[in-house]
Amino acid sequence: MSRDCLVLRVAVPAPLPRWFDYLAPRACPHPPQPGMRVKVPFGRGEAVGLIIELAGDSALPRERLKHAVSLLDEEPLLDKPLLDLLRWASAYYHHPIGEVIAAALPGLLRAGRPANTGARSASARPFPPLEEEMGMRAAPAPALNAAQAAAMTGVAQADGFQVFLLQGVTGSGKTEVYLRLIEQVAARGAQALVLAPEIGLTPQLLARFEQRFAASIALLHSGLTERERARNWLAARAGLAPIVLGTRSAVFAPLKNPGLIIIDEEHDASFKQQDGFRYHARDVAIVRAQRAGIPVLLGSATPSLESLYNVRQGRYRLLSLPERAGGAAHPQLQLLDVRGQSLQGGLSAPLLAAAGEHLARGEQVLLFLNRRGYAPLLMCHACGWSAQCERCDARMVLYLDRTRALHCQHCGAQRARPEQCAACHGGELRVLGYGTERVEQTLRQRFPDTEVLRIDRDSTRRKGALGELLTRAQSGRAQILIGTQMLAKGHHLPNVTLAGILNADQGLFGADFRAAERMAQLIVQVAGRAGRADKPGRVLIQTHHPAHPLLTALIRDGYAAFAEAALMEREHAHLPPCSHLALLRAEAVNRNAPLEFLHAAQTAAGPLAGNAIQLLGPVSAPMERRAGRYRAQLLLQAVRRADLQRLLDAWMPLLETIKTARKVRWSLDVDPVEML
DNA sequence: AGCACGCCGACT
DNA sequence: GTCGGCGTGCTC
Repeated sequence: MSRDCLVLRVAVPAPLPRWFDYLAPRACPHPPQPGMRVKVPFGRGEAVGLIIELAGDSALPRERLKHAVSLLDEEPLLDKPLLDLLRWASAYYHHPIGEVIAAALPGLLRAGRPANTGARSASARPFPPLEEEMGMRAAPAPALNAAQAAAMTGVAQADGFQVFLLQGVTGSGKTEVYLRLIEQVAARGAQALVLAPEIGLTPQLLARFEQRFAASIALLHSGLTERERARNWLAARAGLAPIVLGTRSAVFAPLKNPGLIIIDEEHDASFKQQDGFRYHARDVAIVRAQRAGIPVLLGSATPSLESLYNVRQGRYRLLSLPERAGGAAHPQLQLLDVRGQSLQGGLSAPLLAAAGEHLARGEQVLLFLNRRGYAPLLMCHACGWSAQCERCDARMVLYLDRTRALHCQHCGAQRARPEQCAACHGGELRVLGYGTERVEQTLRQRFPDTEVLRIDRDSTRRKGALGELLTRAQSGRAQILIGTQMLAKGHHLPNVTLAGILNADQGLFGADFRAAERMAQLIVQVAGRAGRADKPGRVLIQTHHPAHPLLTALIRDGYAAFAEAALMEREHAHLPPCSHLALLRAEAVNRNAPLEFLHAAQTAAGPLAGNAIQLLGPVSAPMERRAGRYRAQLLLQAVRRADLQRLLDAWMPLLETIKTARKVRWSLDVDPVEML
């Protein structure tokens, strides 16, 4: 292939599902290679693209090809395995290659800044060799118990690719297993990639890692400056960082010598990107490990049904840590039947009494309610009118914060609390239902001498607010903590001995088929927060359905029994993990446009679907109008992943040709996690 | 996505 | 007579 017939296939950061061909730059000091960035003319301007392939010719006539302007790298920024992984992800999630690659690069490099940004200028040797650092370590690593040792040995002896599911309750010592495995990987000069949910990374896991390995960690999460992110990314790429610890997007971090991937809290939904390039970092990590021929360790107290199903199918190997390290007793779980009971601020008498007992002993109480604000409903007692959002099919929530206004939790709209009914102008407006603000108020009245901390998205909006609240909670003095599930994740609160779930029924009858799974995970995570060796914990769960089979399986026989029952339901309903889904969504200001588009899409899919694919819908979304846009969806279901992928491959190009596609915003979600 | 081109209403 | 609405087409 002669130099002047060299064609560069370039991924350009545009939402177009194809590459663009260019001739090599006229002045080109180095030979272009896949993985290098190039500045190219694109449209009217210029763009920074990435060479994904070299070719001898193009589907376009030579005269239509432009020369790239310049090569931005002397050597590939992404190596072949990572580039191949990104191309796989683009194909699997049916997302444009240019945007997939953009998602994998730090902002500064995406913008075309030189690849030595940070790395060379970092004088403070930012990543000293691990042995050196270990020599400096203050305390020796704690001894492993038998289950930890067996888990560690299992992974350490893996021959190439293998998926391990490490199931262990909170406090059973998962992190210590991670740390030991990372030490071994680093000791032989390889790198460990560790992913955690955003919220889990902030307080506790990070502290454990830094205590042990401080300077060897390349952190990659949204709290960093662009410069720090580029520096850490380049350190991972150069192999200088033995440990790469990050959130979702770190699954695409470059690794010179990958040795192990760990996904902590693998069941957490935040590993799935919910807009744009909708990848699942856990699933991508497994593909990456498979291609790299290395083991991958998924850790959770409450594994996803997907992972448990894979264990059952023999694809993953289960490692269990049954004990709470330090001998702490398992907390006692108990259902509170609230049918016909009078509730004070959403709290039943037994729960209030229990809270009083634990507070009197100087212990902390943790309460969960999955509803922010003061009250979810402001209703006219005379005519039944209630305050609705003007732009969403949703009721507005009354707040008693400084706004004292009605808020829409879906679009952010606010309006003043009306003086009188907007419909009949007569009746009395009643405040109905309970949110975290109202429960907080009730608790302050009921326990006037006890500090009450509310932890939800509203009380932690300000930067640093969550940290301050948690610091106060960790003081350990008698306190009540009331919050949404963000309170359940990863925070160490050793003096909590009572946890209460105010409304478990949302999880039993949620619109999303995963609602019960999430509720069970929340209950177990919460139970893990309660109690220590010397102070056994107690978990009280308020429900109107104390005989619900999933709930009783969980309470009586534990998470594994719940999962077994839930998997049976999924099997009967042909839902994941017993089938595979893709969700085509559309939204538009015009009410009919989304359904029109989806009907056309369904028609286009008909001849491709055969009987391997079920098309369900299209239907309006459960909350049809949000922020002034009407939404609808079409669900595709297949028993075999390959059948679904085959259909999507053929179908996606057709969707672009549908006339009504221009009138809507549409997107495809492969393996959707949130169905709403 | 941007950004142009291209034909039909209310204004300096 | 113009400024500007967003429909439609293109980006190697």
